[in-house]
Formats: sequence, structure tokens, C-alpha cells
Amino acid sequence: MDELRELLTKYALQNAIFYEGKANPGAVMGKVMAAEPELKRRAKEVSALVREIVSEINKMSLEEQKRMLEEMAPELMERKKKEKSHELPELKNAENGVVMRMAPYPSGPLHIGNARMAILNDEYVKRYGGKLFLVYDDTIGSSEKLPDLEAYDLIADGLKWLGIEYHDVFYKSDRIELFYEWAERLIELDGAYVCECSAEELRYNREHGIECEHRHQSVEENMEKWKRMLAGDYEEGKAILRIKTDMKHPNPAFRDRVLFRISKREHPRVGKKYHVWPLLEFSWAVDDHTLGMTHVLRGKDLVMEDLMEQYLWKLFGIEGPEFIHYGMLRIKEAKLSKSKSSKEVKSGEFSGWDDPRTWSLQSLKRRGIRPDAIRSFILSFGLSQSDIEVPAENLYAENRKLIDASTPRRMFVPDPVKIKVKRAPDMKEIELANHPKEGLGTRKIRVGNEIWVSGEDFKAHRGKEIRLKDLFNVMLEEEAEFTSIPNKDIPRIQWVSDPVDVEVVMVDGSVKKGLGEHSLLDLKPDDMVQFERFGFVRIDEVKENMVRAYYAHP
RNA sequence: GCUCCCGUAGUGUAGCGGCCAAUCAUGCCGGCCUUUCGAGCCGGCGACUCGGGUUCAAAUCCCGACGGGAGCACCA
Repeated sequence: MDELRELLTKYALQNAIFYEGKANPGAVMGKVMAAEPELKRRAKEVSALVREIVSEINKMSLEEQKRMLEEMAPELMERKKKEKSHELPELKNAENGVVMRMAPYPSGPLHIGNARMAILNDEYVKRYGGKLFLVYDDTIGSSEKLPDLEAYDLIADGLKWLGIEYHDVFYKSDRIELFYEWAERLIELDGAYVCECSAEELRYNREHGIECEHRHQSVEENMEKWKRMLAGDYEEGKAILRIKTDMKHPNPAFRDRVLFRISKREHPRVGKKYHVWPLLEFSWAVDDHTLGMTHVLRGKDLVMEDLMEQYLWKLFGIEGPEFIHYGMLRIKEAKLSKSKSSKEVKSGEFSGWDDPRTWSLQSLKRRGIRPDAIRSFILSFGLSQSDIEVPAENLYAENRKLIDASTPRRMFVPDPVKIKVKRAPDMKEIELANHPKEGLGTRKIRVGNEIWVSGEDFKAHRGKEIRLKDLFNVMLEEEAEFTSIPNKDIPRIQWVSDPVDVEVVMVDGSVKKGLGEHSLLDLKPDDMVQFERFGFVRIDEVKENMVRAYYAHP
């Protein structure tokens, strides 16, 4: 047997014994090519030979095949498992370090969608070394999207909590004059013009590829009108600075976009100092260059902005960073709109920026979700460009992994129903473990004549024998008959005696009221507990006879 | 309508010409364990959108269809 024939036979035998005695020529071929890449040049010849050998081998019994392989190449008898890592993909041109940025708009706190932007940046800067900047993208916005002074701190708090390390902070609102300088350069390059069309005209012209009269103004005329814009000679909406691209550009979104517009609204940081404000594309074209960015991570909704920035850099003759996009992420249970939440918070409909319905980082913190859980959750999406909708369950699973072992168990009964146990044995106090597996100590529970169970359990098991978990068995009624003490294989339900009032703020903002065991009063805010058969909660407030908690997840 | 992006199990995700008869997580189902419907352990279910092409070889490359998303704001 020649060398090639022997090699092919080994792999064919291996494939056959892995798959019930029947080898597949394609699969064998693949293995062979992977093992001996230099055979690729003789692929046709090899392929024919494999077919021939496989058909021979498939005539043999599985036993014969095994014997033969054992003789020829025993090392191939075992299946090897391949290890795979699930890391973020490499960035191009990042070997010498990176400079990256996070650019939140301060209209509210970061929500879990914004956390993706922050975490991805943080991961890459830590991987390659370099700098990460926080750049508040606080231009004047729009009437639907207003910058808000308290949002600056909410954002910084959220980043800190997430463990994002950044090296410097910038404010767009401090850089307006820099943008003016670059605007004038652009006008001088005849790359932009002042347009006095109305928003409607502009939209119409853009849709139909029509050039308006202003497009043909001279550089001098444009400069003069620009100066008048800065001087305040125009009212809002009466003049804008537009880039000159091509009104017939196949992509309507690319046609002569607006670079600066007039807004006389008051800005929360700089007041009425400026009334000519840049738009995102222009300010970033300048800043991505002047701040020395190497890579920019942004959502897929901003691809047009890449093109505009690149177009501007070319006009200016400067270089800019690489852009990397990720797809749109939605949490199924959350409606990720900052402006909507903002209204509900301001109106008092929500309890604040940490109301669970906002899905802000603050709200997740209040529910007892760990920042590390958010990080693994976010990293599980990688850098994919698909638009995805993920159930919050995935986040909860990550969090559960982190907290389960260290979280004590307690009993809690929502919508309690009081029962009296007749002829109950005299048990003044019992001692229960805080966790079924981990050594988290014990606590004592005083047992009185009156016992409460949850309304739901009462309804479901009324008239039947149930076990009050860790206590004894009863026929479940308002006047419950004691039956026995030893554990039985019947439904086990939670109960409380010597109770304290408990309120649990649920994810939808509603409040679940019930009773919990007395030992809850020993807890402190931020402690996590699992209410058995109810879910994990974070203790938010402990008063004399009342405990308030936030629901985390099942 | 135009432009761009994306289509791998229920949901996400890895893979990016042969080692894929496809990874991992989550979910679901079953078993064990357990005085929680939790956790753990074991086992199972479940996917390359479709049609052409290139190639000895396609989830992977090319073309087309279909499906989803984003942009076309004087928002970011």
C-alpha cells in the first residue's frame, strides 16, 4: 500500500467508526485536506481515490474497521474535542493601541442599550491599550430631544457602576467655536453654502434631487451670510449651513445634508452663549480628527454619518478613524426610549430615573442586577450587525449565576390568607438554613397560632393536605387540621408566622404586597434575598415593621 | 420610492472554502438530587431563508429571489 493510500484509509476508517460503519467521502476528504494541506494540489486525484477507498471500507463490518484502525493508527480512535473561544473579533490596525470614545447624548441616564456602546469600547481599549474618552454629545438637540443637566451626572454614575474606565471628559458644548473655525474653512473650500430654504422646500428638493438657488452662491456670499448667522441676523429656521455633496446622489440621505442650524433655545450648560449649533456629522468629523480617534464604534443607524465624515475629511485633506458598527439591540421587555421615559419621570408617573420601567442602569442597579451580569450579557452579542431582540431572561440568567450561591433564602407570601391550625404541636421556634446548599448560616423563626400562606397557594390547594415547608402537614382550610409532622411527598408551600409587611416593586412598576418572615428586619438596603418560589429581590428599605424590596428576576 | 446593512436551533451567538455529520449560552423536554416551581448534575430537542452558479469540496465565495432592519430630521 503506498503512502497516500494508507493515509486516506486511516481517515476513512476513522470516519466510518465514528458514524456507525459508514464513512462519508466528503467528510474524509475534508479531514485529509485539513491534516495535509499540501495535498490540495492533487485534490482531484485524491478525491477519486477517497471515493474508491470509502466504498471498500463501507463494505466491512464495524468490528473489522475498528480492528484495522487499531492496527494502523490507534491515535485516531478517540474523538478529539476542539476548544473554541468566544471573544470579540479583532480590530484592524489596533496593534499599537487605540483611542476611542463614548458619545452619549445627555437627555437621560444610560439604559441597557447604551451600555453596549460603553462596554464594547471599554473591552477594546483594555485589550489593545490606549485611551477612552467620554465626550458628551451635548449640542442643542431638538424640541423632542433636549439636553438635561442632571443627565450628565446620571451618565457618569452609570459608567462608574459598570466599571468603565475612561481617561478624559469632553463636552461638545465647550467646542462650538472650534466647529465655527472648521466651518469657515469649509466655506472657503466652497464645500458648504448657506441655504435660506424652508425645511419643507429642503425636504422636497432632497427627495427630487433639485438644486436650489443658494447652492450657486459665491464663496464670498456664503461667508457673508454665515457671519450674519453668527451675528444673529437670522431667526430660527431661516438659514442653515449645508454641505455641497451632489443633489443627484443616488442615496437621497446623502444629498447636501445640514451642518449647522440656528437654535435660540437655552442650553443647560452654556445657556444662550451660542445660537448656531452644529449637527452630529460635522461636529464628529472635526472631533474624531482633532481628538485623535483611531476607531469608532457606533450603531448601524449611523452609517450615513460615517460617509459624511469621510466626505468631509477628504475635503479637508485630513485623516479619520475606522468605523465599526453593531446592529440594533432591543430588550423584548423594555421600550428603550429616553425621551419617553423622560416625560414619565418629569410628570411623576415614574418614581424617578431608577423606576424599573425605564430600564436605565440606575433602575437595574436598584433591582439588584450586577454590572458584571450586564457585561456578560452584552458581550454575548459580540459585534454582530444583525438587529436583535433579546429577552431579558438572558440577562437574568447571567445575574442568577453571579448571585445564587451567596443569596440567602427567605419566605414571603403575597396576597396572604390567614389560617389557624387546630391541634398544632407546640413549636415555639424553629431554625432554618439560609441556603439549601451553601453554608450561609441559619435563622430562627417563631411559630405562633396564626399562619399566613399566599392567596394563590390557598386557592390552589384548599381542602387538600399540604406541607408547610419545614414545619408540618395540614389540611389547608381557614381552620386547618393538623395531620402530621414528618416530611411527606405532597405539595410544599411557603408560609409565615410572626410576620412583617413586605412590599415588592415589580418590573412593571406595580407593587406586590404581602408578608414575610420576621428575620427580614435584620437585612439592610442592597442585600439580596431569594423569596422562595417568588424570585430574587433586592432589599431597598427596612423600617420598624416593614420591608420594601425591588424584584430582580425569577 | 431610493441607499445601505443583516438573514445559523424558540432566542442570541461561534464559524467566514476542507478538522462543520455545526460551537456556546439561554430556552424547552426527561431523569437524578433537593423539605423552593430555585440551584446543581446527567441526558435529550432544536438551525445554516430559498434558488442558481464557482469548486474535487460551500454555512462560508458570486448572482438572483424572498424576509427583516436602518437612513432619506434645521435629532442624536
